[in-house]
Amino acid sequence: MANKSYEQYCPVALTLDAIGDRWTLLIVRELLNGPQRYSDLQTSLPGIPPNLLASRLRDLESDGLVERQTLPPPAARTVFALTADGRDLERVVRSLGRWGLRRLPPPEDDGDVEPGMAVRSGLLTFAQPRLADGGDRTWVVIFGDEPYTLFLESGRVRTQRGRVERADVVARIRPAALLRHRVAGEKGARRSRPPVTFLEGSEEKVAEFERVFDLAAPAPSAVTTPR
Amino acid sequence: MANKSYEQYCPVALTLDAIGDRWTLLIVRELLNGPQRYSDLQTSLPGIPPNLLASRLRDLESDGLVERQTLPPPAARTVFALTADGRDLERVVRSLGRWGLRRLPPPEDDGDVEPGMAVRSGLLTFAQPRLADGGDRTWVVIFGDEPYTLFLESGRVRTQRGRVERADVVARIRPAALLRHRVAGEKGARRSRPPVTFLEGSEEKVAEFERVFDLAAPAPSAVTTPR
DNA sequence: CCGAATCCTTATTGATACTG
DNA sequence: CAGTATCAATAAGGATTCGG
Repeated sequence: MANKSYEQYCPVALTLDAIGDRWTLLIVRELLNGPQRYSDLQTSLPGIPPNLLASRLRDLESDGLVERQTLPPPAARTVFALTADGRDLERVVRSLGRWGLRRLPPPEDDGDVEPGMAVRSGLLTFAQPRLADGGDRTWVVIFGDEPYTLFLESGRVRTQRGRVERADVVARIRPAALLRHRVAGEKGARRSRPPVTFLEGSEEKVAEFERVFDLAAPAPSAVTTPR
Repeated sequence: MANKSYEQYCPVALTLDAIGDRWTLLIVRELLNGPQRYSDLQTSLPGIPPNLLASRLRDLESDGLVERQTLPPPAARTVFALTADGRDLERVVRSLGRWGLRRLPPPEDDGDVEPGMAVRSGLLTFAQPRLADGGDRTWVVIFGDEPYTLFLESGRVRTQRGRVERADVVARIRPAALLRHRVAGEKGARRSRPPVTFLEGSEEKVAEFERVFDLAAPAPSAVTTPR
């Protein structure tokens, strides 16, 4: 019930009716990392007024993009999670991220780069699941000291905070260095070899990971990013 | 100078800083069809207050997404055109369109469907240039009585209002029927054979056109849309 | 502490009228 | 035609408070 509809028979306008309000897409962006509590959202969206956050969540809920889940009694708390329709906005968020990446100034240091942002903008944005050898995969990446698990399942990559026991690859990545690589490397030559240290994983699995996330060392000649 | 920045070091937030204001992305959507005059924009964006349109165009211009071009003296008028950066927003607009398409109610009749919308949502959204046989192509599609030309150039599809003399294919498409096909056919079975009549073009060129724009007749078994 | 609701101020939008 | 100017209606921002 926030903004008025554009009242146009057009899918773009319709989408903007749903998620075009200020802050809304950033809330979706956060929820793409998995269900979050109200206060999680408040901290990852610095500056959002609490009434707006509540209002946006209500709008998203009544629009079928977010659902409110109450965790079991012991620690009964509410989390907000995307519905299937909401998760489908991932493409939208990614395309926004990809466009913005080339305008983003390179980060100074790791303090500038939230781990969630590093996963999305440094890895997911560039993921090409088709370049995997086939079958499902589980990868763990550790940003600073925050681990994320990436699942390749039926051709799509999904992330989750935290790490699982067994993974095909475990890698440590320095967030700022990764972002610098992406910002600078969006088009044209790569300056530096990407800042990834592999802690676990066979040689083939590591190579596959580098392929899927476009992290391979710079080729001697000009590289055209396939699309 | 419209909305305040989110002040987040994140490419998504940065993009929304640039194009997150109300009406802005709809202006970009229109300009993706080619340069437009102020009054063209007013008519294709019913309801936009003139001061907002002027203000948004100024913002877009100062952000390097739009440039103001003055046509040669005879009929000296100003048109607004996307810069290269602005055109790169096409992916964003497409992803929004694709998401919204499944929420869009099927059109009643051709009067509901603007030709520009039909080109974007009915054709461009589904374009897979890689399925062409290679080389450049020129296709003319006529919606109702409004012709559009689609150019396949170096792997990308570009549109232009009006038609050119020589084309590889000339097709007449009924806008509402096309949209009904897309809305219903987004996932799962196609109901009807797409409403395209070919006026010119060799058999191979027609087949290629159908392939590139995912307009082939429904397959007997379940169709999985490749991606 | 979590998940908001309330209150108030400021900024943006929308509608309409008007001008070079 | 291509915008500006004006002004009322809304939405956002920020601080504080409140109930579980």
